[in-house]
Amino acid sequence: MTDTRWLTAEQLDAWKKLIAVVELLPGALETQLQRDCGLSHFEYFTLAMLSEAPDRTLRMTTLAAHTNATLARLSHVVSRLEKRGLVRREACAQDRRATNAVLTAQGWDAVVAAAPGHVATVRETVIDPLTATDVADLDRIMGRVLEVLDPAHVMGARAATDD
Amino acid sequence: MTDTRWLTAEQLDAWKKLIAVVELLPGALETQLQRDCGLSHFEYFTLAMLSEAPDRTLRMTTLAAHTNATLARLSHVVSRLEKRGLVRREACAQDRRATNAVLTAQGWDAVVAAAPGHVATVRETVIDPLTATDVADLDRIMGRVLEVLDPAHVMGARAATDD
DNA sequence: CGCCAATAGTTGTAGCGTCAAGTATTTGAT
DNA sequence: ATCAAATACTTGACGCTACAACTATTGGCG
Repeated sequence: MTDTRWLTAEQLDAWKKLIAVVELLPGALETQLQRDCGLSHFEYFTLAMLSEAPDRTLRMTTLAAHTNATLARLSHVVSRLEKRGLVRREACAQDRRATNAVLTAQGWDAVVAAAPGHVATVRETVIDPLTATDVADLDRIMGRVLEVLDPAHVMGARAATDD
Repeated sequence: MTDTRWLTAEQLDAWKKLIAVVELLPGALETQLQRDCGLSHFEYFTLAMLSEAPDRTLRMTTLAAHTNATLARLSHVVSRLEKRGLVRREACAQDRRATNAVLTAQGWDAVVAAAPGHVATVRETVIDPLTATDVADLDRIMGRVLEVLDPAHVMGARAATDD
């Protein structure tokens, strides 16, 4: 603890920029989705994960893993989405402890309606300012970071192709 | 709106990884700082910005810009930090509408104590898994994204050298 | 000068996430 | 077969952030 390995100037520059993006990007996505669709980014992400799942159905625990949420958080969010008619809860036949979250037709429509604006925002803020080389580099670098943050590759598994 | 430009497979892969990092990284930083120092990442960042400022003092509005916070949020946070003796409020002589936030000696000690563990976490999760080339690429890519998200380069201005 | 808009900040409220506690069910060990 | 531990969620309370409303200055403009 006494001899800290500080960051070099180059590492510090890169780190500061990354942390700025990490702070600013969620807000940018949030603002657009909230304004145009009345959805938080997490709600959209949840619906998107369900939309890609077989039968548009996932067990709460699996959905929680894919969205990197605690079960408690997901339970609250699903309750709200349920009240809005976008998701439905179903008892799981195989394991009666479990609950399945199912995307309703209305929920599907909401994802389909939200996707184009969301993708446009993603393009504007991240993809379009980058060259093809940048995108490849970004993929490689984020992959390395994720080896540490999410070694099991659980987050965003089967992510929506339209995200 | 009708003809959406979807993402290519390569763009989608990179995007999914970036969004995973954006979701997971704050939690990783938060957990370590909360556990070892009883500080949220935002509180740490706020103290770090003050620690780098002339006289360890910044006007609320300036500090809000550097930390990418609304004034309302910052006001609440500073109130809490004030109660803990880490920050002090001072009236601004030049402009009596304004309030200066000043880092106390105790606040300085808290930043100094928190920094090594925080840097270690940054290294473990981001820097050490990357090569020198990766770091340079990361810097370039995040720089391009920030041109969109923060064109005025306001966020993290004068960021702590020990962050 | 006097007034009005803009700026700087605070405070209250409501919504979302975390944590702790509680229920129901299943698994596994004896 | 039985009972304890683990699993799968749900719920309630508390803390933090965004939003809106409010006060106090300051800066312009006529």
